[in-house]
Amino acid sequence: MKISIYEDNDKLRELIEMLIGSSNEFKVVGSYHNTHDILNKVIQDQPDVIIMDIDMPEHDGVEGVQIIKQKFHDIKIIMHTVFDDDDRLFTCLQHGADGYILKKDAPTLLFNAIKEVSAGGAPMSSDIARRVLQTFRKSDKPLNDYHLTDREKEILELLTKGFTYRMIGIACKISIETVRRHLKNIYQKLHVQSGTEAVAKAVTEQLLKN
Amino acid sequence: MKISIYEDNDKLRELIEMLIGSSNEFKVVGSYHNTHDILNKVIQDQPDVIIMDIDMPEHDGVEGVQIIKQKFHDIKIIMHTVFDDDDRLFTCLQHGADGYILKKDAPTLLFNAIKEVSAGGAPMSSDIARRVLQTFRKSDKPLNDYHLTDREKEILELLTKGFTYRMIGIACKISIETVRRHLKNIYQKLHVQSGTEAVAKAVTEQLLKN
DNA sequence: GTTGAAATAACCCTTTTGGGTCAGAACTTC
DNA sequence: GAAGTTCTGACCCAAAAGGGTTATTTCAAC
Repeated sequence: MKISIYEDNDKLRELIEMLIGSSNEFKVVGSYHNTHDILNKVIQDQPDVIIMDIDMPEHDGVEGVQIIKQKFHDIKIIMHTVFDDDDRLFTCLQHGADGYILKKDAPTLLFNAIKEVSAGGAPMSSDIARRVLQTFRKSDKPLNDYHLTDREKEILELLTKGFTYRMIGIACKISIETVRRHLKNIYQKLHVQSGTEAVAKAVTEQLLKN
Repeated sequence: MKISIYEDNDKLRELIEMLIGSSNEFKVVGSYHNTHDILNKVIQDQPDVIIMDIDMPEHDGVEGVQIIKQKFHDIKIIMHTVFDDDDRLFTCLQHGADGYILKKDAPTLLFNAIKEVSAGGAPMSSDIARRVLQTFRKSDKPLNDYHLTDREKEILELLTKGFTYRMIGIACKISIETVRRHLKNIYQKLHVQSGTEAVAKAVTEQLLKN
């Protein structure tokens, strides 16, 4: 299994090289201090797994992930970094990083991570995993509550589907006048003056889930 | 450290009890075959960590997570399940499950997971981790492209902010007639018949980023 | 058993919207 | 310079939307 390394700290890079080279399963085929010209380097080295630092001068790891994952989807990339920046974490994940190991973790974790990614897993430091799970949790916090009644939510939902007042009336088996009445109340509660505004608010603030 | 277990398969539950009981760090304080009346059970047992199956008759694990995490945010919950259902996976994570271990994994993984959650980590089977990371990746794929021009996107964006045609005209320094013209084109391209529909489509399909 | 909230419905009215059609100006591309 | 796209603007017209007012019914709560 061929590994290449991108890490600007020379000492650390050599350490990783040694660690990985010590195994007879892995072979280091490339080792660089930034992601400059990474595409050609990867084409030349043909690694199976890339270990990538984020913080590097000039061409950083975020760039690297982006470029490689766009062209070579099946080369696995493990981010290896100190952890101080949520934004870059999620940018990397978005662009398809396969694993995320912190530098403060034991070196054996990095070693195991290589095996895991090549087996199709997604090794993460527990700190990272927690951070990732938190993004899911966030979404169920109760944002805002405009005290819409069930009926009002129902009608607002149909409005977001592009129904006209008349269609809503038919769908709910009530007169169009009642639909208008409900929507008037809804607009008041949401502090909006039009259907489009109400829809925008409903969708972005997720007013319609339950 | 006090552990309680919810698992409908009696054999498996006993196995887990034994596994955990064999350690002198952990103590099983409760063991049940569904989540019926879980709130009182938890109040009585006062566990630090709960191991929770998802598939249980009558009162399942999804319910359990919901109820417990609502009241006792700091009791850690590890989901322990066969894996066949993305929906329930994400529902559990959303409600605050702290770890997610598959039954097919080695029992030692479950054992380690207990230590990890109590240390604030988020242990996951690699299958689960991969599934979770995939949800991030998904979001950057180019959904749909309706070939809106820059101007059209600009105007659609103002519409989603609840601007009327007139307000858009003023904001863009063009006549209201031109606004109407643009919106007619936009509606055609999006295959919608109204502003509300267009807004809903724009927001849910993220047509306005970039 | 009355108070109150929610849902239902009707009337008024003006403004806004959405569809049709037509057309000139500005700009790039070939 | 011809062709194509984009942005601009206009007119007509019917339908829809949005705001105001008033009122009945239902149903749970106190």
